[in-house]
Amino acid sequence: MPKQVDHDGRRRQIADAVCLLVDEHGLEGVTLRDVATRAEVSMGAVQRCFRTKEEMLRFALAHIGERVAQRVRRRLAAGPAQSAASELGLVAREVALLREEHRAEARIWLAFIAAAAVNPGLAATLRSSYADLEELVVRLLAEASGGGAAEPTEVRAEGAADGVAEARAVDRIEARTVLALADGLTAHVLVGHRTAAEAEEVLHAHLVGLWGRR
Amino acid sequence: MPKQVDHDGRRRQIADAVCLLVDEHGLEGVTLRDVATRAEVSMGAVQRCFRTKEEMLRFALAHIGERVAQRVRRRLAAGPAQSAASELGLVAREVALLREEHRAEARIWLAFIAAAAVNPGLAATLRSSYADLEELVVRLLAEASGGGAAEPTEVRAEGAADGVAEARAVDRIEARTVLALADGLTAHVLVGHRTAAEAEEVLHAHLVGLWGRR
DNA sequence: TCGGTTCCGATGCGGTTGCATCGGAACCAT
DNA sequence: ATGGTTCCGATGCAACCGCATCGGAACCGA
Repeated sequence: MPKQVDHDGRRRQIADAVCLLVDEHGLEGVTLRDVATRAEVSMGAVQRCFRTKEEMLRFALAHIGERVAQRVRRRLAAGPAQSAASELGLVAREVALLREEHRAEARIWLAFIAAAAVNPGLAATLRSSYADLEELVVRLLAEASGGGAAEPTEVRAEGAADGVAEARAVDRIEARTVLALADGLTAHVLVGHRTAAEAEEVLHAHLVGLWGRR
Repeated sequence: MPKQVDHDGRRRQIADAVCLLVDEHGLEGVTLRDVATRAEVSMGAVQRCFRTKEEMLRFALAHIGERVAQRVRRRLAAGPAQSAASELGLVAREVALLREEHRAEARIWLAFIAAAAVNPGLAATLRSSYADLEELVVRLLAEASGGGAAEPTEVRAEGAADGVAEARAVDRIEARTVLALADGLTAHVLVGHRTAAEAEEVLHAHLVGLWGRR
């Protein structure tokens, strides 16, 4: 068992470098050489960790997706005392990546979304991240609508058709609305069509309307 | 006055080729050579029409932005009889580019948005398209909320602070919500996280809620 | 110590890129 | 015709791309 290296750790290190470059110059500005330089490894090391560039990008996408999701989960774990209502607000704000310190993540996310539109491989990776996020928001809405926090894992049953399942369909639509709205606002902020404050205002207004309707 | 060429026409012709390529392979898949081939002109002609590749992309972006906006305007001009409420629905659906035949435009639009996030020049071009669209939707909402169709051009006054101006601030927020939601849904559909039908459902539900609240 | 295995840095290669260049075709007023 | 302009197609170029290759450094069990 000769020279051993923390491959997974190095992969993450390289993925971070990829994210940095994507943030600065977009996905087109990512070259193996630049990635190697930013990650402070040689090109050979990069090529050892990832068989091809596409594989590297895919890993980087999953990497940052996990980073965002984890921040959302941490946010939820931190303040479970408040109402589910205000929690959704926090989560939405977290997903929308409106705060200045998350602007980089937002740019990266958007770049990958656009790439995924013409790259099935990236699209598949992206979808799994989205699915996680949606499930999380649906659960939050379901709890808010009365179900309580009991058995939070068995939400995926789609077949059962009673009053509760009906309510959950509404929850799902509203979850999808919030997530799409968040993504749209993020994009608008990134291109400078909307300021972060304006976006926050729009998001807030939507959430207020949402709770008022219930 | 020697050999004269319809420069503007050729520019549009080239822009169409750019859009085709962006739709197929994303913005990175756009090379001067391929553009020339698709536009059925020589590379020299492309280089004569646009000093640089960036200039060409900018023109193409404005080109397709205008194409979408024009379709929206045409949609409005076609059916002015219906209520402003249902008209907004039509416009939103038009902007969201959910229908299969507009999927290409959606991909192109998304690609440019992502590029604009790291390219100030494209961002500026994109913003003007967005501003037009937003003004249009705001006007539609203002008409729906009671002002009627009178003097549809003087909507941009921001200073006046009376009851009417207040109502218009709400309209503006709702317009921004609808537009961001449409863009977010478009992105979700393009990456396959959402089907077009689901997106349509979400959009419809939002609009219904919007009118119910008034 | 040493043999075997894993890792990596350097280098090379074929292909592609955006852009510059330029000779000549196309055209019109004269 | 012809001269002056405008246009364009072909070609060249330097840079860069992703990827393959490979000799040797690094390392560990025996």
